[in-house]
Amino acid sequence: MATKGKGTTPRERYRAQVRAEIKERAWEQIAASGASGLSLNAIARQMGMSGPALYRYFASRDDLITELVRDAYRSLADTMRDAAASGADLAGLGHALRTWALDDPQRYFLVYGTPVPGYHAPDDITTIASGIMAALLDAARPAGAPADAAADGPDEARLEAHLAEHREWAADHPAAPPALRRALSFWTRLHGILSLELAGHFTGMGLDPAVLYDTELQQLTRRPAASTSRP
Amino acid sequence: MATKGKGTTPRERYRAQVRAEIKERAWEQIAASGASGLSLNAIARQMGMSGPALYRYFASRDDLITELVRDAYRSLADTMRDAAASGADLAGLGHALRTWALDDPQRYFLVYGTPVPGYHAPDDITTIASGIMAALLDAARPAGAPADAAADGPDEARLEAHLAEHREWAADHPAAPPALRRALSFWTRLHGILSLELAGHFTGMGLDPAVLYDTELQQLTRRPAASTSRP
DNA sequence: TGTACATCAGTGAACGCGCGTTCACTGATGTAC
DNA sequence: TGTACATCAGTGAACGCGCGTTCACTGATGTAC
Repeated sequence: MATKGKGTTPRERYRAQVRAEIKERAWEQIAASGASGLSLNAIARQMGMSGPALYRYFASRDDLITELVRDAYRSLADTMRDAAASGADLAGLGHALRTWALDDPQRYFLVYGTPVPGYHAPDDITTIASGIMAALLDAARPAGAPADAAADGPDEARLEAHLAEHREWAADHPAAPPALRRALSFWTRLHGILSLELAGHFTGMGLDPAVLYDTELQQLTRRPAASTSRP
Repeated sequence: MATKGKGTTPRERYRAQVRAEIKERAWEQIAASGASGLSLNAIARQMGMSGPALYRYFASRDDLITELVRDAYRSLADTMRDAAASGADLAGLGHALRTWALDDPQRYFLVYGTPVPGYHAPDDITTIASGIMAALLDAARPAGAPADAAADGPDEARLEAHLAEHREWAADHPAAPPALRRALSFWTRLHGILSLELAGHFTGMGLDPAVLYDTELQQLTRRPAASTSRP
């Protein structure tokens, strides 16, 4: 197209293209039979190449999977960051999250699904993950009243105290404990519904996950009941 | 021990014993390398038997896995039923759930983790699953005030209306919509925290999952704020 | 109590399979003069 | 523009492996008379 490709030789472009196609096929395979069923030979076959050819592009099967995991994290982080950047509030982020998850359940599971015992993600993934929380915290900041945790009960106060002490995950973020708390609830509660939905635990129950999700989201983004409507 | 074993021949007892040991080793393997790494041959090796011997006890690898899944569901259903039967309230069930989950994370994931695309659980597992919900509904019934959903906002009312219409999952259970709603929130919110905790998403964040869980649980089991402490 | 027969747990060899990965190679593409 | 050389994508054969599963069999345990 019109992109200059400054500094990219034809060979480099070709490499990038093939790498991309390998990943595409990999995602298709994961969608079809899960991450544990991913096979380099099968991908090569599908691309009309011989198995060993893939070793020009990925050092090993584990390498490929790690890169897919990284891409999955990155894709979520981008989605959240973009939504936050374009002015979305927590509700907007909630919808973005669900859309992202439904868009490719196996990608969701690569991030939030059953961990493989023994596998440890490389450090840069942790960094990307904290980018997700940062976007969340951005959106959680502007919340109605400053609110008084103590008024919401001792448990509320206890959690906010805990959050005030343990804020490594929000390291360089200037969010106050109530915002940390909102972001955290947002995260855990929406994942509760999402993961059950994507794992199929609502099918057969006759419930509409979208209704559950919307209700949860609305409740999460309502200003604290104390400061409004109660005479 | 003192159990009579009425009608069980020595051979039957032996069979049951070996079957049980096979399952034990299977759980060990799953704990070590995940469900997808389960190998009949490896189990046999570990038991000092030849591979084909296992086919006296399980028709196939899939058969064994299905039985492990069934056992996992049953074990959770029993845990919840027992807790409910011994008078536990929702808070009690919540703690029972977490204990059960932490006791063997891979067992938890076999029930609530990433589903294998294409695999469909046999019908009786669905039945067991609805037993879990039944125990939950039992405990969710005796809740403070009858409460007025409309007072909690339109979203609240909408969800309860949805639940009133879609109660297949609570088929023969005499719980009113507010109880259905409590049970459902309980279920989705606690799983949100649990699944993130067990997948390791709190490590590195520096948060104590137990504190999060307790707070969520306390908030879930508090009587609706409207009917108390608010003047 | 003893003998004849049936049941059934476990073995060992074998089949076919697909996997990840290595290696020495061919042939096309790009680079330097 | 043409030739000599380097780079590098892709091939095909091969290695070793472990898997699930079948089959014909041995030998021990239980049952019937």
